[in-house]
Amino acid sequence: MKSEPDVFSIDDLAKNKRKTDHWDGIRNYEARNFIRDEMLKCDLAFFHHSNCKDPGIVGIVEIVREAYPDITAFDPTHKYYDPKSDPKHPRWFMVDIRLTRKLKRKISLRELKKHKALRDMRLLKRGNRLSILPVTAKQWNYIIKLEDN
DNA sequence: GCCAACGTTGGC
DNA sequence: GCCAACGTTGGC
Repeated sequence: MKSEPDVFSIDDLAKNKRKTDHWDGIRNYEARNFIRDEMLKCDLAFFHHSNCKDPGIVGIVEIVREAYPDITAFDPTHKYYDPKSDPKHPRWFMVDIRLTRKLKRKISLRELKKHKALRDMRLLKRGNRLSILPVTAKQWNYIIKLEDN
């Protein structure tokens, strides 16, 4: 899960009550499908800082509530307002996440790219712009081990 | 249904 | 700040 640290960083999440927040503002169908269909309660995800000086994975979060309608899409005054999302048939969804822990160190995008084992990660593919991306179990375990390098 | 124009993302 | 990638929009 990607977030721009200038907008919402892992430290912002850590400061939240119960270290929990909802992940709103997803307005891309493929990312929406991941949120709606793939992210289940108790699943873990990497928290990734993007669009910053040194992008990379900075922490682990847990899905604590599965997909429910993204209410910011219904609010005309909200910057994520989407008139095409009908409350009766919501187009956009969000999940709640809770910070499990920050990584001991940031595992930068630059570092991830050096590992052949991670070659197929969506995050590392050229032109990728999705803010929610799948990680395989194999990739997950591999990355977790890098933390102690 | 095609596709040019346009806006956004995000690494560098 | 640049610019490639790419999703969306809208005229036809």
